[in-house]
Amino acid sequence: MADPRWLDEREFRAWLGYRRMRLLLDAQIVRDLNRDSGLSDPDYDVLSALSSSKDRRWRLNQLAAHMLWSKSRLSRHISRMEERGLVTREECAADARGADIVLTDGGLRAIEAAAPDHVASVRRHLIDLLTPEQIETLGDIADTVLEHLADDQGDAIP
Amino acid sequence: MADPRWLDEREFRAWLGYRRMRLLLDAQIVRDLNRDSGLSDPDYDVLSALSSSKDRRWRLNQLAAHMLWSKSRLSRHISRMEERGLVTREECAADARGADIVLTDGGLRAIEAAAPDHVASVRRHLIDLLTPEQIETLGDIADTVLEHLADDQGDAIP
DNA sequence: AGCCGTTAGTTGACATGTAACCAAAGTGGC
DNA sequence: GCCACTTTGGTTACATGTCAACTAACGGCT
Repeated sequence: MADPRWLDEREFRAWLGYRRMRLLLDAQIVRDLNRDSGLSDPDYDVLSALSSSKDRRWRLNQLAAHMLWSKSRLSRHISRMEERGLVTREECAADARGADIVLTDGGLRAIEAAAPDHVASVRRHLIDLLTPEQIETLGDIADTVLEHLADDQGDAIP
Repeated sequence: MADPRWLDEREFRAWLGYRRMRLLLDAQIVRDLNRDSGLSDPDYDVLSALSSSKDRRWRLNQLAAHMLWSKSRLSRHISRMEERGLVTREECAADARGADIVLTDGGLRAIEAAAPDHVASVRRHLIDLLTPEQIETLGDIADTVLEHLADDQGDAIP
């Protein structure tokens, strides 16, 4: 920490660009999603994860781990989605503490209706603007960064 | 919108990776920043923008535009930072409605103390993990995406 | 069976972002 | 000069996320 090499021009461009992209791209895609489907970004993530499971059901615990969310965040968000009829909570047979989050028919309809527009939005604002090489590199970068973060966390609790 | 091409494997990997990176990388860098300097991510952004200006002063309006923040968000955040003595508000001579945001000595000290650790954190978790080619490509991707978004907005209000 | 540390999920207090509205001050056409 | 329109900055109401504390249930061990 004593002698920080400052970022050179290219490094700074990448970092600043990443931050601005995060700010504006995400905002745009969230806006599109909300306008087209009335869903928020977190809504979509939850519905997407649930609909990809076999029986449209997931333990809160597992779902949170899969989505990389805190249990607290997921619990609160599920409560909000429950009020809107997108999901329900059911008692878990195997573990009396547990809660199964279940996708309702309404929730399934919502995600199926939202998906095409959402994919189109992601294409329009990101994927279709990039060359195949850039797409590949973006995937590589994310994998590298995430792997490194996972290693860090592993070290922290040995 | 009618016929959405789904994302193929590579495209999906890039998109999912981007989302997860956004979630975890940002969280880690914010954690580091907070631990090392007691500043939040938005704090750092504001201080950084102010300290880069000539006279440590910026119209709220201009500053918001530069940072791509809403005026509302900036106004609220400035209030919080003002309470902690990092910045002050001054009346603007040229426009009685206006507010100049001024970096205090304490604010300058805070950003100068925080910068080395923050840069080190960005290097550790992102920049130093990537090849020069990947860094270049990340910058290219961000520029492409941001330019496209700017065009979109331009079209919206002709 | 009974105890103790761990785990699942929820909740209260709080930090921070957005959207809609407002008052005060500028600006331009007449 | 006067009136309509815009701009600036702030504020209120609300949505959403974090952290820490809490309850209840599980599970290994004796």
